[in-house]
Amino acid sequence: MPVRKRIISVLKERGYKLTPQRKVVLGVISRSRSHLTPAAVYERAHRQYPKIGLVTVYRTLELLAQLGFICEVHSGDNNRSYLLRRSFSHHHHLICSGCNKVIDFTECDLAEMERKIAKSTGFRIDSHLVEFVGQCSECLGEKAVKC
Amino acid sequence: MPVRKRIISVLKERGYKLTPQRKVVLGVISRSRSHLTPAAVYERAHRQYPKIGLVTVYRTLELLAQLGFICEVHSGDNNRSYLLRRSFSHHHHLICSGCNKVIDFTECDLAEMERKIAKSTGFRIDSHLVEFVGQCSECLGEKAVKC
DNA sequence: CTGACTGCAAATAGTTTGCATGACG
DNA sequence: CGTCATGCAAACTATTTGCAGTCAG
Repeated sequence: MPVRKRIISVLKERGYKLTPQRKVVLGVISRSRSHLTPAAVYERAHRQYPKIGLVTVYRTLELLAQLGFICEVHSGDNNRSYLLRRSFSHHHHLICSGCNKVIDFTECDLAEMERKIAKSTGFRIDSHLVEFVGQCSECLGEKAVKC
Repeated sequence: MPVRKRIISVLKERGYKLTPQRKVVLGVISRSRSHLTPAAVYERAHRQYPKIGLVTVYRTLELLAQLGFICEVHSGDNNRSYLLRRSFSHHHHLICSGCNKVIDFTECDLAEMERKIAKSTGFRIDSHLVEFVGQCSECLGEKAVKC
């Protein structure tokens, strides 16, 4: 089942109303391959459905995040931004500093490192976050042109 | 040489003026074991030196961050906050979700993982960020009392 | 002395809240 | 139909900027 349909059915199940606004926001988020700020989501949603307000975008993003369908991306600059969770399992992000594309990956060899650190600090470690930042193959290719 | 002295001497070297405001902010940051928001830095600095303004705190933090003496901590909630860099080498953070304490660690076994991901995605990976979140030993101990 | 630094106030940006109206189920 | 959701405007919070006065070197 495609992610978008899946989310819609869960919303129904839980008794949330399927308003056109929610559908539009969902469409925007699921169509984008990269993370979007609330303002960017609003801009795109508004193009498709001019009646929508920025506030509704905020509220819808909050709802989707709460339900775990989208997640916040830490992108250094102090802007909130959200990304659809395509895989519903544990995953991390690979971010291209050229075009801002974000790719998920699930591969993760941190268990050993986690154990060592827990041992030496006395922490109980509950979760971790890994982000790699670099340049995607397209941006590497374009470099000669851009600079 | 203690970190604080070291920073002061670098500031001098580079021709920055050593105003009391800068010294106070530096003192606050270097005394704190956890990350502080600009507002928190201001509050403490202001207690010590009431003449200081919030704007100056922002500007000083910006300067210190630019020079690499402090770094921003990603703490999920959308607040900027800064932490003194005690080790000047590559490092990551271990964050306690109970008391917000942040501990640096330098141990980092990501080379292999990085290589795999670069290979499968075609990215050139330039940097990475690792954060572990958990409970420190003190917070684990207090749990029974708190909850 | 003098340019870098500061503090104030005001501007800006991003986000949240209160409330009357509208529309999904 | 009733209730949840929306849109507007206004409130709020965090941060930045302009500018005149101040002070470290």
